[in-house]
Amino acid sequence: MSAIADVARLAGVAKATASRALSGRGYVSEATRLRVVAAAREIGYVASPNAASLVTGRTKNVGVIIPFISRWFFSEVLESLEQALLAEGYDMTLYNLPAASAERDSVFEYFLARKRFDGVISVGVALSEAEVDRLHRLGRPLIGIGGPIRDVHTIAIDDVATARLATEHLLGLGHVDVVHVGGDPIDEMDFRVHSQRLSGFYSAMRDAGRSTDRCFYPCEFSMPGGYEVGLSVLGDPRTRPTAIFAASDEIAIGVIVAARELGIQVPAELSVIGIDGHPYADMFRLTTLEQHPRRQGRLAVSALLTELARPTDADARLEEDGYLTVLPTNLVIRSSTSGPHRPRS
Amino acid sequence: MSAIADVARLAGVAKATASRALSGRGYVSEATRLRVVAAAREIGYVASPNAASLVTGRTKNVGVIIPFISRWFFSEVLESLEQALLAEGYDMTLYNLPAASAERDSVFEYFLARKRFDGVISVGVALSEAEVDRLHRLGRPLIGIGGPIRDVHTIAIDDVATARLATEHLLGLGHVDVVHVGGDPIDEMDFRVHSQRLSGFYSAMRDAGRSTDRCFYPCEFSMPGGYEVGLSVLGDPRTRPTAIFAASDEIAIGVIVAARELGIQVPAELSVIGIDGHPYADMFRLTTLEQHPRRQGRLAVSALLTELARPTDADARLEEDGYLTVLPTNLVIRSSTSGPHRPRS
DNA sequence: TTTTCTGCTGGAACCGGTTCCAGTAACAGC
DNA sequence: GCTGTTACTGGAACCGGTTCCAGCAGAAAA
Repeated sequence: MSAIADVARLAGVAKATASRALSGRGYVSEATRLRVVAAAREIGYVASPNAASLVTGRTKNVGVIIPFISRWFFSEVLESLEQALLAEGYDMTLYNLPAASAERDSVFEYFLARKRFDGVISVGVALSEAEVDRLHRLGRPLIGIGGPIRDVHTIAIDDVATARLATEHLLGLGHVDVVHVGGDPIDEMDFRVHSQRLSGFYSAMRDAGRSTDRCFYPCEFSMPGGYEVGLSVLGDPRTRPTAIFAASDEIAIGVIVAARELGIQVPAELSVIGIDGHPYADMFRLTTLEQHPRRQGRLAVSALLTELARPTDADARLEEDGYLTVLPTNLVIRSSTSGPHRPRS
Repeated sequence: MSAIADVARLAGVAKATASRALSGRGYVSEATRLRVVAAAREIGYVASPNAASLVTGRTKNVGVIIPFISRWFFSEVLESLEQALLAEGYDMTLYNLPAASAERDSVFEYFLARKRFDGVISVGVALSEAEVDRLHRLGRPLIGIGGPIRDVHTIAIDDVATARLATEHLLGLGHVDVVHVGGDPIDEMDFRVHSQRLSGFYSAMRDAGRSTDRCFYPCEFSMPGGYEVGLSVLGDPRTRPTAIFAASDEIAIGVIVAARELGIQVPAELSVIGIDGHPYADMFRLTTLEQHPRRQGRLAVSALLTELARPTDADARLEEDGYLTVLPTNLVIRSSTSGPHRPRS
């Protein structure tokens, strides 16, 4: 293919001058710049990023590690990351990390270890201490979404506070039998989301003077998961709660579908609230606390760019590293929640 | 960082020997190989893929262009692509291409034009002639999923035949008023999927001697899209069909949700069939034709690797290029379809 | 014994850019 | 007039690998 030497020859200048003309760094007279650009266009020259990054150390490439692609939150984040990075001229290399496995190790030991990235964005991955260390040792900026990760600037919502808000919404409507359906805290894959939302729920209940006995039902973090638990929790009319706080909109929708199948009126007989702001929420008239994954993605990219722009002054970095950007969630009230129509006992 | 020269020095050999020892190409005695490997491990040497690809021309990186990330089919394909590529030691660089736009042009003109990829996989993107040309001019293997793309090996299901199968299933059950709810063929973004499924539906109807008047309702290709159209199509009891073939499982589920809200029994009063094999299908007892996106992804990767392994003999390539791998779909019957319980007229 | 082959190694060129440094010309200030 | 600065350009080194080529043993073939 055509290299910059060909461009230089055609334009009648030295390689160095051609490089300056095309990259825009250093002195080049306007006349020669135009000549070089014309020559480049004429032979269809495209720069080799490999060669450039070999000497500059910059790759214009960002690595993204993410545990799921198909789940709503993650795919939204991913889309926004890709858009934001592309707009800044960065490529995005994607690593879909499942739970601890040989592949996972190979990503950390082999793929991430090579000097291919200017920075890394970690989305909602529960990282082991060793993995965090390894990432830090890369010496490249690292931004987290949904953290926190040790010594890493992380973008996240406050899961505890959000869960508390959701619970308080139900309690404020006058519900007594409030139940939480969410991910199992034992399943560490989902970061601390499960346990944090659970603890937000518990603390809101305790603050309201409610018992926290037998009011948490773990389920798979998906619509079928919510559906299944919904069927069993709502199955017995005598023990049926009047309100359910679901850890995600998908779970909430699964619960609503189960309720409808059982002939339970929502919200007359059962109030349901979720967290997410899922596009299906409107269709199921689901009251929810919206988090905004795309905004989180955009913020992560701009945080990364800020770190990249910062001159590599190791001391300043260590000092300022490890802070947290907490994003607000907002309550969107639809008609899946109301006061308890037929309060029992 | 440590370079291969450091390894060579430590092992007491030349750079060339160290390179051979670590890459496994060319003659190296077992004794020196071990010494080099030990030295590399000692100083934590990791090869720079940039430097290597600069001279070999191989980047061990594959570009993937895809129009959506959050839609089920696409996210499944993406996950399987990532896994398969990773297993083969390839990085995956992701481009999420929306409809025609400036960003889209920049991907083709700037990002893809650089020599960063060994190959490109295009997933369900409707490419313009100019874009196909540009990809071909890269001189790198190109594999499509959900094509066909001109002169490109493509993995796909037969959308026409699959739609025909779905329609025939409903007709075979004795349904007379069969309706198709699917994507608008005018919306070109989704490749030819919309129009192909529609034409498969039409041809099955015609073959069965049915009229094709007013039996297609375009909708957004999503669950809310199906829900909305479902409400309006099913709203009037006098014109209500007894069976609906939805172009995707998400649309089908939207229709089912609408039917349930309207108090219409499925399948007693309404049969619904979809296409996909979506994980929600089971929960809604949806009869569907499963396509297997993960298998499509895996096949695309192995096809790409085959092309990469092939010695670059331009003639042989041109000759063999442009064939199609058609994957079967399989009918999974659940309880959203049955014979018409109360046939009208 | 001489020649050929095989296994192994090192030196050097090379991939395609960027950047440092030296050098020149023009122009300002003294 | 001389010196200092500024704008611009070219030569060469360099990034970190891979690969070609030559050289050199020792073993096998003639």
